[in-house]
Amino acid sequence: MPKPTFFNLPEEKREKIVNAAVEEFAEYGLENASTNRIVKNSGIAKGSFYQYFEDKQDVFMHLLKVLEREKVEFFKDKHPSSTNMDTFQYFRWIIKTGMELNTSHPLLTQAVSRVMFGEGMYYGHTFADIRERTSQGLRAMIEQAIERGEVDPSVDVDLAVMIMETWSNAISTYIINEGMKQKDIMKWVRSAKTQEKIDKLLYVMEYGLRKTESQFISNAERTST
Amino acid sequence: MPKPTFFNLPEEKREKIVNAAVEEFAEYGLENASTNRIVKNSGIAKGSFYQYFEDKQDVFMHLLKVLEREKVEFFKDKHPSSTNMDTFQYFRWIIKTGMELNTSHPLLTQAVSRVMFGEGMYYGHTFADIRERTSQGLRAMIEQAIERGEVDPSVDVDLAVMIMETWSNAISTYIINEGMKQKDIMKWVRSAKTQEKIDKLLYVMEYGLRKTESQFISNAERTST
DNA sequence: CTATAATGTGACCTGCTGGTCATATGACCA
DNA sequence: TGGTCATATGACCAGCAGGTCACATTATAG
Repeated sequence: MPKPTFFNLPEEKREKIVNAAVEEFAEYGLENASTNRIVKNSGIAKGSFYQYFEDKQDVFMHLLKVLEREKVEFFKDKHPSSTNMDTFQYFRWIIKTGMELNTSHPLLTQAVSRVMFGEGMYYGHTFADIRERTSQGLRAMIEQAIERGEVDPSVDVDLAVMIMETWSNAISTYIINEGMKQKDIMKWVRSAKTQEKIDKLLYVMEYGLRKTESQFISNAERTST
Repeated sequence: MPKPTFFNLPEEKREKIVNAAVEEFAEYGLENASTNRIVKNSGIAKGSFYQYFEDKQDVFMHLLKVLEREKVEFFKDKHPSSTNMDTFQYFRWIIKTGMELNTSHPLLTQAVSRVMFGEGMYYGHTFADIRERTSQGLRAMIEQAIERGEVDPSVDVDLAVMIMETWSNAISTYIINEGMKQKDIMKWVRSAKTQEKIDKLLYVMEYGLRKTESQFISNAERTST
């Protein structure tokens, strides 16, 4: 947490610092953010910085707190929509309200989510062609599936590609993170339990994709009153 | 691409370098990997390193190539399973075979996927408690949904949490990446087109989750012959 | 006006980075 | 043997990092 000195500062100065930090983290992530640049861009001295914060991570923690506070306020204001939503309608509402929030603080959101969910996405342009190749493969697969009548023809192909990519990435992240904790990763991956878990994951995706479009339409009718 | 000198090297030496690089990238990612450490751990001189590679990224590109070559060979060997799979069975087969591959080269996979899919996941322990809090919220939501009979009671709650987290992360990444390209992000987010896209995404998830378990069982019977 | 406490400052420190280059080594050939 | 060429080496460079500290400035209180 920032030191008390920071909170005694006039609001204007604090904002200037926070803004500089947001810009820095949004552009460089956590590890490669430079305190020197933050200091320069916020117009304070190096020494002052260390009178306000413990270190880089401390600033970032403050940003997290700021975003959290914004979130609480944002959601509090909007909460009273229809009372008897079912869980999925509620989840949908949360996601959409979250989107509104993100949109109104794009840089802050970028800074936080870049650090929390991964840096790779952001300098992905270097490897864009490699990604593109796998996307192409998936796209072909889905188009074939539509031809075969396995997927609703009106399904959005780009969307399906994104879904499948998201799933494979999520699964491989899961395998690496969980598997690394095991003493015998090979055995763990091949175990019935792990395989079943993956199967279930994939069936959720499959079952969603096979039928989405028609379901979507009927749901849309149900929702839009 | 590595310079010709590198490929003239005795295989043993090349392997030592590649191994050191893999370990380095797996632990530090791309940006924070240190050529000095790679050099030290592979027992070559700094100057030699630059006689083999252009720079850090060049080494990493070589790793990508290595993994790709492994992948091609791995899939080639295994390909002939049942011929008349439908697309989803095929996708399932790809994912599982990929898992086997990842498992047999865990460090290499970690190095590559860490750089390609994000660094954040890997030093996530720092922010573990923050993540944990949102997980708890989702978990409560799902448990409530089960009580209400909106989700099959036999559904794996951990799994459902993971699915929902994956979705929200994917959506917010999508919003940030795409939205940043727009001149008016607010307008873009609120446009009917964007909203519909998000709706569809969420319906895929919802429809999958509502019914998975029963579908999973009948599919499992269909598959296991 | 003085004494004390809080805040502000930037030159300076050490350590590491990616990258260079003059020089040394040793294999191969005439 | 002497000459040539690919390879190997590590001291060295400039640049930037995070972090410190003695001192300057300002605000507060008596």
